[in-house]
Amino acid sequence: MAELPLAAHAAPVGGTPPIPRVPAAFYVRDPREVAVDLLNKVLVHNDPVHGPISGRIVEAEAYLGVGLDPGSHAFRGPGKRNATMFGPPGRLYVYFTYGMHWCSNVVCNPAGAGGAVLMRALAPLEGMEAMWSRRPKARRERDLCSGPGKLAQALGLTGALDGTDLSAGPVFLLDDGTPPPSRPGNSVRIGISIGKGEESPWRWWVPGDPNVSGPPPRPR
DNA sequence: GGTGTGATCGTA
DNA sequence: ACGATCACACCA
Repeated sequence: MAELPLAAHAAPVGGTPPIPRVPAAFYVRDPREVAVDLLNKVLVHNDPVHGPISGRIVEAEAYLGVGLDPGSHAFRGPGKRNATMFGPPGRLYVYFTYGMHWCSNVVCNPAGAGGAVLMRALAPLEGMEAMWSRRPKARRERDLCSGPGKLAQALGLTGALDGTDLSAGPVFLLDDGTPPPSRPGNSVRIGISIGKGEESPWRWWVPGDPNVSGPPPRPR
């Protein structure tokens, strides 16, 4: 797929209206609403070395606030790793897992509640060369961003960016006018074990997009 | 296409 | 001990 011309810097180009960032109020809602509305928004990392790297969000999962959702990092309240979840909404929560992967979330709810949306897959748009170089094991385009660890690696999102304000930082979200699907795919979340909210159907995706990791997982 | 398993380490 | 995972081996 050819790269689309995308005003990732939000710098007005002559004759072309800038693509607006998602407004701050967008995030001050239940993560389940935010997750659906994040579908088809564009995640951008204005990388200091590679320049803009971006993709359209095609899969997301909601994780609720403190005490509500045993599958959520916020369930037991703030700690060292998840402190960002309890700060202001509209920030990037990046955590390290399985001893080797980074995963990226958007903080939701009013400050202090906890709760976030995990971005699970992107359709690559911009900076594909940087994505390929950061993910040398990828064979096909859909190997670049088809999972939370993969998209974080492709975009260069690490713990150094945890807490980034999406309305000001080098990582942000754009609304280019593409609405969420009227009928998004929906299933239980991936990787949640039995007794930790595995029955909660809080995963959503853009139907038919090749970057989405397969249909509903079996509980484990 | 599918399933099963090892890697690797911060947090609890 | 256990992960909000990935890659690779192997079978079909």
